[in-house]
Amino acid sequence: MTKESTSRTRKPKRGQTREALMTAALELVVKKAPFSALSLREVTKKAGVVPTAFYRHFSDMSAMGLTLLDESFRTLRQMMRQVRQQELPDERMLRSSMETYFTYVRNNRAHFLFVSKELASGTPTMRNAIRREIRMFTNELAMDMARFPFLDHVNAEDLQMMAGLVVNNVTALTQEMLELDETDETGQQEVLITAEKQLRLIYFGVGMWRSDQNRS
Amino acid sequence: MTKESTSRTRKPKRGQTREALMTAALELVVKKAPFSALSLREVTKKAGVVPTAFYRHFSDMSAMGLTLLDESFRTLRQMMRQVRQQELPDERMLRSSMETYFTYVRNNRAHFLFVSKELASGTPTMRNAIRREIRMFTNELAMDMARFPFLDHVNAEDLQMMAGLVVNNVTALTQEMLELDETDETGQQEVLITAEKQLRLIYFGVGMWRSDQNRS
DNA sequence: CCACTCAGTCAACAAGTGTTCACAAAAAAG
DNA sequence: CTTTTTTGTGAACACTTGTTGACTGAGTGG
Repeated sequence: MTKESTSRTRKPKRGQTREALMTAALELVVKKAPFSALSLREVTKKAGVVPTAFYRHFSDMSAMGLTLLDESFRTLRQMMRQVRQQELPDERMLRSSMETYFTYVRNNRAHFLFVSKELASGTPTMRNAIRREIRMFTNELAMDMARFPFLDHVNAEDLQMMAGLVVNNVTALTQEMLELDETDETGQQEVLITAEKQLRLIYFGVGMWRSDQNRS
Repeated sequence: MTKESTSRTRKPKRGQTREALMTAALELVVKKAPFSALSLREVTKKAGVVPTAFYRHFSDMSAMGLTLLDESFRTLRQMMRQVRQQELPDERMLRSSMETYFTYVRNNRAHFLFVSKELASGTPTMRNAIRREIRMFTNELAMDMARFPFLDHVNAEDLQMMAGLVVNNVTALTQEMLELDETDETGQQEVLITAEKQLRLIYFGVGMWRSDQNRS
């Protein structure tokens, strides 16, 4: 009965099918269901291509998932670079860091959404890949922090712990941001503000921390 | 190709089918896929019951999802009560609070996993229900904190912000915990330790906070 | 004991699924 | 130009999916 429910894109030019398939999948993830619940035919239909064409580019849906993940990681790393090159958390850097981060999230909604959903509901392979990536971010952040003189008295393990705290919180805020409607400016502003406050609070806590008095 | 992968339970006694269906679904969520990717037939097969029997108890898979969510919320609230009745964050309460919390997570793995996955990948209805519940937790925590004299100088909005910080972080740690193998004692211990440290750090930050000097 | 409701089964359906194979057209190579 | 490779098509398969309707037996109230 449903002859044409899902908006199908018109047929992509030859040689651009791969691209079309990937963006089709991303769109479906954004507005329909987690990747694991997508069907091959659904994706090809949305891409405006016959089911069998899929196999010219991916062996499998899960293969495509991994490719999508790579693509997302590239934008994540690009973001990380951009945030890092503004030198580091001096207290008033917090706001500008958060601002560039969240505009990044805004401009790459699909990728962040994909990663965020797969982190919770993907295959074990996917989840592990993502967690590895996040751990890398945490490590980099910890190393950045280590360069700051006022953190000399904090040992490596505790730096890791602190970086983890920051990353956990930013991750959560990102998901919160992604739940908002794209047009909800004030909502996004609120998230940004709390983000900044929370990081500042952490910053205060970090300043008070003495590793030698906080052994477990 | 997959001829028979899923282990089916034997037929439940009459009148216990509903229970059987729910636990079957939970098990599948734990070890196979997000709820949205489960099929009605799959669930009934695992429950050891014929597909049509499903309709005697739920109108729909998504109806079952909501029931499952209710059930999970009950255990979540029960946990919250138990954690709250040990009076509040004095610094050394942190450890014991975290301990009771995480043993709760351990003993109700399926429910926490279900909620955690649905929070990211469920239907909008589900996600909203869960976020509302989490917001309730945050509010309660903020109210508890408000009763502490050393937080008199913190206004309501900032209390909310602090509670949010704690909840965000505990949520993330919970997911980390759920990723660990059930038998990985040392891993779980590590998570517990960082959890305690992170909360203590937040505690320090809270102590330094002055609402009137941190307007946005 | 009868009647009746509740909780389960069985057979069937239309529709959607992944995957195959042989084919066509377009692009690249010679 | 002709040949070859790459990329997309069409028809067909075996199978799973949600949902239907008529049926059956167990448990309950009169």
